[in-house]
Amino acid sequence: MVTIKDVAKAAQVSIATVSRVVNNGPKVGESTRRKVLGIMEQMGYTPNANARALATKKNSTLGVVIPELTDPFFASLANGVELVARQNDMQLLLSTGQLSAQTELQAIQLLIEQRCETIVVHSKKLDDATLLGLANKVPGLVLIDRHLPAIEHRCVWLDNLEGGKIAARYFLSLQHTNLACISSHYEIDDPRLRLQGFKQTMAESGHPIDDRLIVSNEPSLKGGELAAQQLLAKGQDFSGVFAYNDAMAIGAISVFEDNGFKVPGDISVVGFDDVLLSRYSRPKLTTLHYPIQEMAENAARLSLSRNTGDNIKDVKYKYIPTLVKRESVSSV
Amino acid sequence: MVTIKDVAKAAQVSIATVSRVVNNGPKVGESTRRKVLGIMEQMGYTPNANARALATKKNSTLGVVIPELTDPFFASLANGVELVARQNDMQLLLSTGQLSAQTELQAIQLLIEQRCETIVVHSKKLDDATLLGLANKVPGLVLIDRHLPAIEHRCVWLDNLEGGKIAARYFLSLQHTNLACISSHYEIDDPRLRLQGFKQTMAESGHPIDDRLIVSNEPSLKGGELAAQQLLAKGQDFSGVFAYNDAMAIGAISVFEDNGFKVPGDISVVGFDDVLLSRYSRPKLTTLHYPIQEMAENAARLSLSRNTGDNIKDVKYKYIPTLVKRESVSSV
DNA sequence: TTGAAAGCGATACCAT
DNA sequence: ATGGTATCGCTTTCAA
Repeated sequence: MVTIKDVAKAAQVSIATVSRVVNNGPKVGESTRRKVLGIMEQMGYTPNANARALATKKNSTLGVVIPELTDPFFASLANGVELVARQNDMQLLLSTGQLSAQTELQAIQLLIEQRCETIVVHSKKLDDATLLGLANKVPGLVLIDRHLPAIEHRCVWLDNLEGGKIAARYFLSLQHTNLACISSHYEIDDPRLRLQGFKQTMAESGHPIDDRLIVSNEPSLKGGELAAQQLLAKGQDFSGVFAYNDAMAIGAISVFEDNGFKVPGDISVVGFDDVLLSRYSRPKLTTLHYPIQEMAENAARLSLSRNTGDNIKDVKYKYIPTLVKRESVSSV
Repeated sequence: MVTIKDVAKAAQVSIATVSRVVNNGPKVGESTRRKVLGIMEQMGYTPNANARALATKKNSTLGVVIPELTDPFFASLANGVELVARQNDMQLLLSTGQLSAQTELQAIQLLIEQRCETIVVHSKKLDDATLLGLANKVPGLVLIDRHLPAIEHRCVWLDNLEGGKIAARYFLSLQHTNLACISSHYEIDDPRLRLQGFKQTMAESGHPIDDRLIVSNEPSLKGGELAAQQLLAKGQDFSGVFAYNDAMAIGAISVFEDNGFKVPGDISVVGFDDVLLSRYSRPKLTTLHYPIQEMAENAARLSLSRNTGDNIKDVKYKYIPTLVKRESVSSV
């Protein structure tokens, strides 16, 4: 690889001068600038980002850690961060936690080794204390989809409780009073909060959820199918179900239909997340929109601003999901 | 950040010694090793990957560039590369080309700036010459989903032509003779090859495809819907359609059904790629499996081996798609 | 406007 | 088994 030294020699100037033109530094004679630029071009010089990071103690990388890449929800999250990276001519460092606390931690540590200062993490397995410790070491670290009051101004999160309430209010507005819930294991707070909001609003309306109508399973299509089977097996009556996420909702719908129940005719279903899939399932899924990409962009910018010191306007920390009415719900 | 110097001072040894214990170097007294390790731990020392890269001229990063992150197909590709990165304790550098030649080029250039030597790229917009030039500069660069004879041993690709033939043979085996095709614009070679293979086999069987039954659109669900409408509008008769990819196939199916055609009863549909979506569409999509994740892992390992010099066994360059029979095809 | 030189944090060769 | 030190490629004072 050709280095700054090679360029300097070829251009018969000092490396300091070359450095200046590379960085559009001030005070460089127009003629020398041209000459150096020319040589750089013809020698195919590319500055070494590592050396630069070493010298400046500043890194042009933006890190993101997500549970897994193949989940479209997280892909959208990563996409938001990548967008911001590209806008700032930074390189994206991406790691997955693979649903393991240890791997998640390693992923973040690897980022720290790279001296990446701008980091957005969606942790699924790390506990609050560990996260707090990490946040303490890395001032630029920002949490997404998690709300730790101790570092509130570094968390970008969705109000899951409110999401549950919105779903409940929607069902109520359509005269549904006998509802079931499909929740999820293996998650930190989200399922609990969504369920809690839902139950709370239903209870307040005088139609509390029957505990027998709350089943939970893994948060996937398969899990949704199994949950629906559990629900059906109980022989209880219900006119609608609130599912933890779109995948489970769609899995459940397929089981309902396979068993002769029309959706939404016999059973209405509301999902959560509004992933792409929900737009192409049949019937199209009514769900709560989780603006994950926007949140991710915002989190990335927040993280960035914490390092640059730029005062960023309009930092939004808390998001509220919005109801997207499609075809999986009808009035009772 | 605490540096190797700080640790050396605190441990009252030379930085050379600290370096040795960090790298599990040979010839370090057990007692000093312990002492240094202790200090490192208590000071929270993390080696600086940038400095290390500078000194060793070796980078612990693995780069991947894909067109976009939100396409599940590319997410799987990235996932394969990420897996290999994690297995080798390397950090993944991910960039997207955003379907623009310029952005694709920038993405690769950014990787070069980082002195990333191990790169897997799926280029959608860069022409052969540019790619060849890049490959020439970066010995570790490996192309995926593209076949350039000039650098054959650095290309991991799928035989699209054969894929088209397989689809045709399958239709023929079920007595379908009157077939339509939904192809795609905006792609480099894939659509052409898939279509060519399909047409070729059909023609050889004595049932050439009617050119009026070949429509193309953008390779998305939306594009599939539009293509299906075009097809329907022609008023031609056909009992099956071979779609460029799963997204288009699923979009087409929804239009067919909305217009009263049963799939597969009235129209059979075969997709391509076997993305997750195809398993959850209704009817479940019959499609050609594109082992993209496996190919990506393989490509990443190939790239890695080109740098380490390790002789890697079983490098597979060319993959053949396999037919996955699900529910969107029936005999005529 | 330009150059010389001191780091940045680590590695690795050469001594001891 | 340890230490000293040149070096990696670049940025950034400080002088000239």
